[in-house]
Amino acid sequence: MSRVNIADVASAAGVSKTAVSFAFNNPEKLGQATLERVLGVAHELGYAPHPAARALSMRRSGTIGVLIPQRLSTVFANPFLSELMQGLGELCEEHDLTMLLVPPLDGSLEGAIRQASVDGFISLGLSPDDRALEMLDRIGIPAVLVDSDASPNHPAVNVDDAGGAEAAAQHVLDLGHREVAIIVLPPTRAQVGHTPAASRRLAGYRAALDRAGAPEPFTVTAGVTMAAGARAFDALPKGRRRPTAVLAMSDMAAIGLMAAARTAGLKIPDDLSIVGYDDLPMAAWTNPALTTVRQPIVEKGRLAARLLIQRMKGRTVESPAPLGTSLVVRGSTSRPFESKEATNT
Amino acid sequence: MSRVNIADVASAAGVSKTAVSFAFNNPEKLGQATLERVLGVAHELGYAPHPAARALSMRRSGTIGVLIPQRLSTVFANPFLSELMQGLGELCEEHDLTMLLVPPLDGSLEGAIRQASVDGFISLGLSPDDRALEMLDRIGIPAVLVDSDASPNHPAVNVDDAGGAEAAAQHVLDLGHREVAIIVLPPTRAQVGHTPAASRRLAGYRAALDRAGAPEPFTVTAGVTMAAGARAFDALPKGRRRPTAVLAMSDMAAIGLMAAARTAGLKIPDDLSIVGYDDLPMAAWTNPALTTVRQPIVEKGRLAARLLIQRMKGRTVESPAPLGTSLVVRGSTSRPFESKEATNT
DNA sequence: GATCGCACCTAAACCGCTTTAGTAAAGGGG
DNA sequence: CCCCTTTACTAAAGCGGTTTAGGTGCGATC
Repeated sequence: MSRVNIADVASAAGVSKTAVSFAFNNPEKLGQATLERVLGVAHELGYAPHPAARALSMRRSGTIGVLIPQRLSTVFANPFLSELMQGLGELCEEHDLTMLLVPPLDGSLEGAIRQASVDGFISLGLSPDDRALEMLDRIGIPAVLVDSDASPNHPAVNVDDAGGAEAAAQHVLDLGHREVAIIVLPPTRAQVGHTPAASRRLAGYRAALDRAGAPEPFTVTAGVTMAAGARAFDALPKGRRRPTAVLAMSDMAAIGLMAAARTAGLKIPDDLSIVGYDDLPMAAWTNPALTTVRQPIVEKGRLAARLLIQRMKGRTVESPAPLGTSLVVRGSTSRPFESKEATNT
Repeated sequence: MSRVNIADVASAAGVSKTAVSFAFNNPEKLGQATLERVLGVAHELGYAPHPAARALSMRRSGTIGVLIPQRLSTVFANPFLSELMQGLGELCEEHDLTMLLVPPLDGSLEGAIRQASVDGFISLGLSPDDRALEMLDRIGIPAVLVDSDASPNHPAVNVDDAGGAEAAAQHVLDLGHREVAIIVLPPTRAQVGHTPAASRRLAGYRAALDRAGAPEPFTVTAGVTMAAGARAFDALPKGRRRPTAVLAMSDMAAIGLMAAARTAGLKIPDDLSIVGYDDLPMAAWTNPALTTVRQPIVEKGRLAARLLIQRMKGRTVESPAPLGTSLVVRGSTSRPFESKEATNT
């Protein structure tokens, strides 16, 4: 009592397998009477074409893969991915595609890539020398990179990371801060150096700080979870020379850090100004609401999916210009405490 | 210059296709020397087995499907799914499975189901008479239902929806509220009636209200987005007899409603008490923090995935007992304004 | 020295579908 | 009446793997 296949339907309807296939895929090639009979029998028998067989035969699976550089349980804790998935999902629905989540198998993305039956890949935050990219070229599946440097073979979708970071740093400098801490994103996978997006943001922060002649910033690494943000606060220097403003590379870390700071008795923003990055929906809901750099995440997903679909159709596409970022000033930043006192007295 | 296949490797290494296949899947069946040669040639040529061919031949794709009853762009706006995906993802990683998101194709879940090349399905919030369930039986793929009533063929994972709702309602009653509004979840798909979970929560609210002899509650329908929650506030009666407490079936709607209420000049919780449902991480970060019913979403995902994997191994599994829910009291609920006045004066 | 077992490898069937090339019959034009 | 299109359908060759059922050759056994 195994699954009913095309041959079963064919013999039950007294036609060839070809006719059954036509009934589903090229109905106009069949006579009215036969078509109805075949469809009738197929439905009666509960026939559904086997997807893998179909994919093999048609060289197309109707699926795009999303290459996740971290564990699923980690990456979904960050609403960033949800936002991106909304953008990707919109385009997928429009084009009747399903999405396969491809996290590292046994820690290896390459292994996962080769096992995935997909027509194209969206890859998230891969560093350009990642061996996974090599694998993509090798099996000849089109890909679009997100938050990476463009590779010769694949277009990349990015936002103006540096510009946003610069605006954030300039904002706290304008408020009068001098001692600044930067919460750096951790490397995405076991490798030296930062992800491309992290590097660009760091460069943006530094550009503004250097230009203003601010002292060397403190740097602490933290993942994109609130818990990591809280730990980052603990790692910050607490002595006489302590940061009065924190530039975080993610809203999640910023929010966690804010919680830890408040638990430690600091008033936000009076004792510590905090700037996030991303402008996740929840950034507007914290107390105080988070000042942050907005990047158009959903739009980024849409654009990446659109480009990938183009490539899957055989067109060649160039990397688009980076999408814009903008500073959203809310309640988590103010002038540093000392300068307020100075003004007040 | 198409993709290199197993025959290419075989002839390049001077062996049969079988030998190449063995090299990857049953290395112990090959002599040391041959094994190394084959593997070497394969790597050199950049060979990777075609996933669809593999799936067809082995009758197993290494993928589980997640049946999404709504549009992807909608459903990912709700952090609920992210939480669930964390739980599912954990088990998937443990068992080297990938996850396929299966939203309705052209509005039809059945169509999407038959196209998905997966070894099992997790289905979210389907009503028991949904035609998609029928399709699942027909093609004989094991499935586990989440937030549905158990079907004869598939186990269901649920939480104690009614108990949580009852506790929420009892909480506001204990605080002294009488006029209560309920924000009902909308039907998941085009169909009459509510989703099973929504029905159970509604029953829980009503049980507590009836027992206390409270007047008939106002009911408003709202989807699980903050925008929908805000609209729900507008739909609430504003006159003399207006609700002093709102029981929402989701945190998202509750938070949106809270925002709209505050924009309208109400003080939360003094003028309006609000209770959510889910206890999403962000519920702790709103201002005031949201009183809500906690359900173990990640655990729900883990359990569902665990059961599905069991079923995929051929074991039969029973529906487990509902997971527990509990009320988390935070700052969005208090005694109604009038009764405070009464106490104060 | 024939027989057996074992280690190593292969031919061919099979998974379930799509699609090309082609056949048979019916219709139409000269 | 014959030839040429259409129309309606089919046989068989893929797609790219896995797996079953052997087939060698060699040393060990009797």
